[in-house]
Amino acid sequence: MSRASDRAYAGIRSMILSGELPAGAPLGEEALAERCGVSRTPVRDALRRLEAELLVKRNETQRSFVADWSLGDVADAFELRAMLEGHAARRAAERIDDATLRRLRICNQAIDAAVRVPRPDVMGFLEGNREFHAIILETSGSRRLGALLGTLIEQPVVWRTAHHYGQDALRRSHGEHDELLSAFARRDGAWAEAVMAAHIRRAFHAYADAHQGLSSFDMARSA
Amino acid sequence: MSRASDRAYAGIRSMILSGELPAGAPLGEEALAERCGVSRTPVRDALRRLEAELLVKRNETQRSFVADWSLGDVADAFELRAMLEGHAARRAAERIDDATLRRLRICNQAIDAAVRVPRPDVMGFLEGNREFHAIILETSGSRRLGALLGTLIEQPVVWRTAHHYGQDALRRSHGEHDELLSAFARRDGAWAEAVMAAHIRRAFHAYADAHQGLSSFDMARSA
DNA sequence: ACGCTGTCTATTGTATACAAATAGGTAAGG
DNA sequence: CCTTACCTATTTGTATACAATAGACAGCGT
Repeated sequence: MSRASDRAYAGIRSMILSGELPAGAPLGEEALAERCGVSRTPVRDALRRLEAELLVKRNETQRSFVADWSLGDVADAFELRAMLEGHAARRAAERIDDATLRRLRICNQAIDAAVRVPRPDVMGFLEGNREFHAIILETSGSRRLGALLGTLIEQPVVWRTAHHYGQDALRRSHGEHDELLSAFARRDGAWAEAVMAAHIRRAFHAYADAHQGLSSFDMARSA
Repeated sequence: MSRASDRAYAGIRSMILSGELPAGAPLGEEALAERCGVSRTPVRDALRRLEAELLVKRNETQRSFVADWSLGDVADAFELRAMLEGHAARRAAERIDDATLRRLRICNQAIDAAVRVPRPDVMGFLEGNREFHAIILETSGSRRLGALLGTLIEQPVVWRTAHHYGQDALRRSHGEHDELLSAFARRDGAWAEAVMAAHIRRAFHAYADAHQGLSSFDMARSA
């Protein structure tokens, strides 16, 4: 997309992710256009994209609002992500070549470096983590899987709260990536799928603990 | 969406599904606007929606074309659909109430009526089939799952060729629905998931047979 | 003859004006 | 006092005009 449309998309998206626009807030096209410094046309475009990502919902009369993500919605998204990304890991393990395996190792070393220091570099961790999962998704070789997961990875709440993770949680994440690498090295698809599913599901419970203080929250039932 | 936007969407979509616009054909906004009798604005809207459904692809310079679906792409979509819709069936089996079970039974009776006659009513079968799967999806209680599957169910090629199914294939489909109903009645999620996955995967092979004459096509490898 | 560059055309992006539809409030009637 | 109907103000949908950009072709220079 070109400049104005991108500005509108990025602007609205960051307003939602930062919490500047709280859940349920009305999203009038005119107002957003003014705030982003563009006209309504690119704003409408951006709202459609954000609606597809479920960051924005529209009521029956076509008015837009910031979507509210209940804990059940988050659990729902995580469960689907565990299934789909597990599937991606299986396929990746069955197709991966040595060069890609090396790329993943290097990527996970960068993550290690970011979390091993006394004050973990959370942004570095997030970026490394994103790249790690992106490589796996690419290696899985399913364009459609990529499209589906695209709507699940960018979760408003997760972003806002990654900084609350303790160093132990970040290092555990790194360790799980290591086990995934072992599964890839053996080309064991079932192993890779299981590790990835566990990785995602653990991430959900870390999120649930940090946010709602529900240590024994039932992921499946809540969705 | 309102009238003009819907007309553009429905118009372009049917031109693609019917084959009037073949794979790879360029989709100029101006030309489509004229053919649909609306202005470019709703056409742009419709193209965005169709792009999200992967019926339309855009090149790096933002020009739109009819997406081409190789057999591998179709296999890819079916595999994901088998996984996601299997998941939906499992959840539905664990949550279904007696009233919904009755609705599904009635729906499948309608399908039976459509395919039991000498000259099967294919449109009636498709409509009943669509409703049957929609009820299960709704019963699964995951809005996100619905959103993800939405982009997978409307496959251009499948639509064009449902009429080639023989009566035996249609009746087998009805029989699989019956087995699904048994699993639902027992609230056996694992059974429901397995039956649904088999149902979808068989449908893919029926498609592959009818279209490419590949009776032993490898669904997993081709994607 | 080949390649480069500039211009010209076709197509998409953006802005704005106007039409249609909806929500919210107010006033009238029960 | 509550309900309902209507009116107005706000919001979204559509059309059109204009700007920016990419692609093609031709002319020029080497």
